[in-house]
Amino acid sequence: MNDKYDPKAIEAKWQATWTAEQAFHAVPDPSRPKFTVVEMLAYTSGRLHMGHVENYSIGDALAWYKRLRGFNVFHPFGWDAFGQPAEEAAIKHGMAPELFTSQSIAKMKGQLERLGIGYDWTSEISTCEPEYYRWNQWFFIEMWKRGLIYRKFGPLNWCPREEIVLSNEQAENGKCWRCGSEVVQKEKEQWFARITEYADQLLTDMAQIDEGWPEGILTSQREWIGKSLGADVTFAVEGTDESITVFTTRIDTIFGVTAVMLAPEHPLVAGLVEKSLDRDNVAEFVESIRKEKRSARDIEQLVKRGIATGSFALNPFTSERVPIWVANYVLMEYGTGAVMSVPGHDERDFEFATAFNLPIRRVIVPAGVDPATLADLVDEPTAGEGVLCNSDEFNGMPTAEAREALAALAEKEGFGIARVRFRLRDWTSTRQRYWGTPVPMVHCPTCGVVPVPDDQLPVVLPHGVAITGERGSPLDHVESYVAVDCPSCGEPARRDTDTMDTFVDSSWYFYRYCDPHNATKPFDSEKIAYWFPIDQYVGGKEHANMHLIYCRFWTKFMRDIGLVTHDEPAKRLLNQGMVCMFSEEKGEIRKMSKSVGNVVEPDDMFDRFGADATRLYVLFASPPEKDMIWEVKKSASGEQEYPGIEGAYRYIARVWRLVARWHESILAAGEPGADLTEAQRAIRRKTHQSIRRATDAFEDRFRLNTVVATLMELTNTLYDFTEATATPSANDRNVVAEAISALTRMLTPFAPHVASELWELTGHPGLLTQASWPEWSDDLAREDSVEIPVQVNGKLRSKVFVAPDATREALEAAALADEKIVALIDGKAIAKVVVVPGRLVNVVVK
RNA sequence: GGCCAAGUAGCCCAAUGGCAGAGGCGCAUGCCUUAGGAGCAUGACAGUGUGGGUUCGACUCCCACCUUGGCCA
Repeated sequence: MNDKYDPKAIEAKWQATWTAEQAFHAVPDPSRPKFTVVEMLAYTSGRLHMGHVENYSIGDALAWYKRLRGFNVFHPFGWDAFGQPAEEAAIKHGMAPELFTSQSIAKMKGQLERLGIGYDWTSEISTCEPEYYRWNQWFFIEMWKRGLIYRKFGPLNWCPREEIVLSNEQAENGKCWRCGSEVVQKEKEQWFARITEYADQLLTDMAQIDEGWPEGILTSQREWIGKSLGADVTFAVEGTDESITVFTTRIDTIFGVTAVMLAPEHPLVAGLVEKSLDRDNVAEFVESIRKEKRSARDIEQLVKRGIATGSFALNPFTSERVPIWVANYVLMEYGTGAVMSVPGHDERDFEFATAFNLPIRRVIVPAGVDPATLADLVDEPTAGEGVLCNSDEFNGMPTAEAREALAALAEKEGFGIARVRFRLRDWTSTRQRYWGTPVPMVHCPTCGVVPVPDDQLPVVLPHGVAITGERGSPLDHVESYVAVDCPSCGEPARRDTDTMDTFVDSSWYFYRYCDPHNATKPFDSEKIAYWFPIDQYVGGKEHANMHLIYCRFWTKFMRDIGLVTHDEPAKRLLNQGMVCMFSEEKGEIRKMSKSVGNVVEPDDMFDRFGADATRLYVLFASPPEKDMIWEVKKSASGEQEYPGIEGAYRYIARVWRLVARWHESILAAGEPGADLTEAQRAIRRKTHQSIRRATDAFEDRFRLNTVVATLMELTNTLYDFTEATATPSANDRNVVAEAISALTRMLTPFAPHVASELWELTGHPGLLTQASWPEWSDDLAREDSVEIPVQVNGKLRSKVFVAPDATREALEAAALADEKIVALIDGKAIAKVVVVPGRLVNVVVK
């Protein structure tokens, strides 16, 4: 065996072998435990960066580990192939989106293969293929049939100059990202998915996954869904038959209402404006705030503006007249589009009332405040709990109790009702763009909205379409696509020209892996039954509130139509951290991104250090869920150097030389005998301790960086032993062979190519996919004696050597017999002796 | 402003209430070497962001604050 480590040759050899042997092809086998590990599918943006490398290396490490542990592992991959990068390439370079996408996939797949990730490529999917998106269309229609897809006017960002719809990112700071024009809010009829129908389930089913998902993600989702318990209260509009219903979570402050605030889009606004004595001004003002870009996101920062309509509403509890205003901080999308203004106890109302001189009335005495000083609290609202005041017969009642009592009263009197509302909005599930799944709907002047019949699916996205980025959606201008006969009445009709949000594509893709070419349904339920739910899902935390909610929603829908039998798609979720690197442009460490010029591409790493070193390094550099700093250094000649990854390379080369040194011995080795020397026993002990630690790190907390450290430690120990061993005895060979056998297998999840090569060289024919993870023996791992710290009053004072399983009594006796301790406690009263067997003794004296 | 992470040696990170150091990077020294930017060995450097609290004992748990990052507003 050559003692020069040559990653290029080894990696090429094993990648070819794995492909030829279909080493990672998974077939359901009910007699074996299964493990499904899925990394989030890749957005086809051109090429991989180190963030991808980390993501897939984590997934593959787990896949290898579970495979070695005897699980039937399913590890598939796919492409999130629709979306903006391809469309932008078309606009900027005139490149056809399908060409850009297929080139991206070819490039990225090549990189993944060079990285040696063990995917079952037979299950590969690409979301831009008609055979895939046909089922998006099918789902869309199934949801539509059940009222879960519907059309509604909704606001969107509109560039008046280019006549196109902009995403939020493209409309940053209110300017079009391309031409700089002022972005306006436009109302357009759009397709929505009624995810709010599942809001409660999305919350309650968290109980099924809270063991396996990061708490932070679930908290974030809980807040995103934003369930609030409150009440609707109806205010009559004075002098009319009309009324305004407000939603409030603080009905206990109803006696503090000093105005009613309407969103500019509220249906009563037009009528109130008409009646206004200052009609033109009010109308103009309402129109101006209607055009503002307003979303829940912007409300807090917004300069609050409003105008009185001149009409009044009547507080149903008090019959008090309060003015009706239209204000920009009320959203039509949330609640009823109307709120009661309680400036004494709400920040936003307070800010508004202060600016517009509305009265501020205190109706709650905050806990710990003397009611006599309440009038002094003029500078700030108090939103917390307390006791009611200035509230007639409810004075003195605690706020929580008052909410129930007042809601009950309102319900009894017929002017209110307790309500649960969610912050979660329905999902705007289509876009006015080209590169996406066509909406399979036809608009017929006679029949209205008609779905394309199943036997005419898929509606295929036409190719060769001019994509200029101007004048609406590209599909609007493709007459051959738009003009169609109504599937219902046969008369001329028009196709819908929207395409689906790419989050639709990614909401159910993992199921398709099990049945990627099924032409009659999204997938065969029996085929997914074995592999699903996913055992471990791996991806970035930026998807906390979008993808990870949408895919949970989609699974629940699929359950309701009988496609799956579980409630949640993934039992466990791992959010890997971001890869960060020093950016020369910014002069600081930032998330790796093209825009700040700190991207490192893996190809350079593969060429210089090999895929194994690259993988080992990204897994060693930091724990998986933590952000990682990519170390860089400029060499004297100005070349980029990567000290960390060089270290990983050196480590692998070190293992290689170690095996080369013992190669002949290993091939001649047998089981370690019973008559071992102390040094030989130490090697076995270290080997078995290392196996135990590595296994624990995989099982308990998935601390891959510490597994690598454990392997390095074992390697160092073997070097020491090698140094000290001039001519190996039979048992020297045997214990080293055992250690290297374990080391090779434990190295597999991190550096599968070199591990495979070493495994073969050390006399194991066949693939590591057929091997098993090493087992440890507690007996062999046990130390002969351990050093136990002895403290006096919590301070380290001495150490004693005892057997590792020394009893409590024996430990205490040994500690109290130690001469340093005897001297320290001389003449003092021993209050207590704390003994932690195997760990320490603490003598507490007075 | 809210939520979530994270602050340990020059740097990346270990330490699951029990001796602050496992591993790596970098640095220094020695050996080996025609040479060293390879290899092998040895070594130095922190008391854990700050202030309280709980405990026999706190990097670890609790409270407050500071800094950084992320997500959301």
